Amino acid sequence: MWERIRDEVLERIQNRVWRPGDLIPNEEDLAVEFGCARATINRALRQLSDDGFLERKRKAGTRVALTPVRHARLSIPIIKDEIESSGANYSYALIHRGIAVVPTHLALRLKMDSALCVQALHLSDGQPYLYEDRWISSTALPDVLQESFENISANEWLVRNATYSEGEIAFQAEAATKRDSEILNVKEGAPLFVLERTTRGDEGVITWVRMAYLPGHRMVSPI
Amino acid sequence: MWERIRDEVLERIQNRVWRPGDLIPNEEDLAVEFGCARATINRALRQLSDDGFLERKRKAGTRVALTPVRHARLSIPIIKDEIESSGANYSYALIHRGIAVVPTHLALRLKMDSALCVQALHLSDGQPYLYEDRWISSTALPDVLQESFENISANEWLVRNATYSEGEIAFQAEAATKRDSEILNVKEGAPLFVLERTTRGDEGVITWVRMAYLPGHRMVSPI
DNA sequence: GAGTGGTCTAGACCACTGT
DNA sequence: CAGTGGTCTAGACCACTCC
Repeated sequence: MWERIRDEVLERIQNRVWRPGDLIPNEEDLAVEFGCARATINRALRQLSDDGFLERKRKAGTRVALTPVRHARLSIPIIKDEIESSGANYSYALIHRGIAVVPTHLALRLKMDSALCVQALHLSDGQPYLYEDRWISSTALPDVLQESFENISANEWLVRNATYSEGEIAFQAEAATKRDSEILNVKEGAPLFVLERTTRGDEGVITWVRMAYLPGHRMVSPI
Repeated sequence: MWERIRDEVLERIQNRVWRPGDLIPNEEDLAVEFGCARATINRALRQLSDDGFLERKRKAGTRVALTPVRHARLSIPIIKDEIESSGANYSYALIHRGIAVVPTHLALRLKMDSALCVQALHLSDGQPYLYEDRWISSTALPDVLQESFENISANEWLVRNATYSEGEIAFQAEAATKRDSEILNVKEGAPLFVLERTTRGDEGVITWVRMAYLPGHRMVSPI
């Protein structure tokens, strides 16, 4: 029912019955029109508001957004699923694991002097797919020092063992460094799609990761 | 009230009172615990489920997600706002406007033979910021041929005049072409963050756009 | 002050799905 | 079949904010 209402309202917006900036009828009137309770109308309109199609204010009423759809919901790759869903065979290779001093360009973000560095390559049908460079705080997660990461990816280990509270994710294009190029088997300077993710717990950064995709990778989302 | 419940449940997940994969109490029991109606519990849990923290199934109950937070909500840039929110001055320059045959690499996606091509540069404090290459279907939007796009960006015009229904957005890294490099004033081959967006109405593609950012651009989202 | 959306309640029925 | 979440209702009060 609320979905029917949501779709009907969306259609009116898309067919310009209600145009960007227009005020639409209030919940009570719509409830009468659709022959349902106000709560049901509220459910439908709240969804459309969350999705960016409507803007709602008390007393001022509900308006069609001037800039429809301002958000895209990107699914963050769980690499294994991402590769297997394309029908390919997933594998994982540990490249490096060791306690190290955090590079200066990261030190500010991480606010820790030394951490466990885990570097790994994710492969699709045996071909390089993604190079993961991860730093894990051994202060926040002392247990991490017991794990070899030879058979389990850092991602999976963290999901099972870490208590996180918030973080950020960033996307950008970077030229392949010498190391990137050797590991991913591409030319130095090739344009790489890079995802950086910082995860924090209650007491500061738990982990920071840079994931560099093979050139040509696209991250797609319906809108 | 429902926000208090949401936060409390989230805290229990983050403090591992309820661990990934665990079944949590059903709505009725939680309603008793929190001293509220079941609908209020439902509201809180539905939100957490939408956000990817919980997985809910009828009869099976509610479990803590094994892969917490699988989604990032990216705000799609309204270029003007994006630049002005950084405190810089926004300007816009039309580079090219004309009816043209759609390049073959686009023809499949667009399914139209000829279209209006609008190319423009968005500037931040007078410096190149983003190169926009857009194709607009003149079949779907005959009015577009009357617009010069000298004083209004295609983006803004489309928001006001187009009826869209759905689309996709894709992000990737690309090496700057010769044309990119001339317009953005960067080296040929520089890694560009590129956003492609296809927008469809009821009768096919309305517009396709490629937006190439200056090297170094980051798209960031809280998680 | 008054109109609007935001939320809560108590109760009900239904749809799905694990057993 | 039975337990769980999904939804709907009718009514209520409240918070915000425009006038």
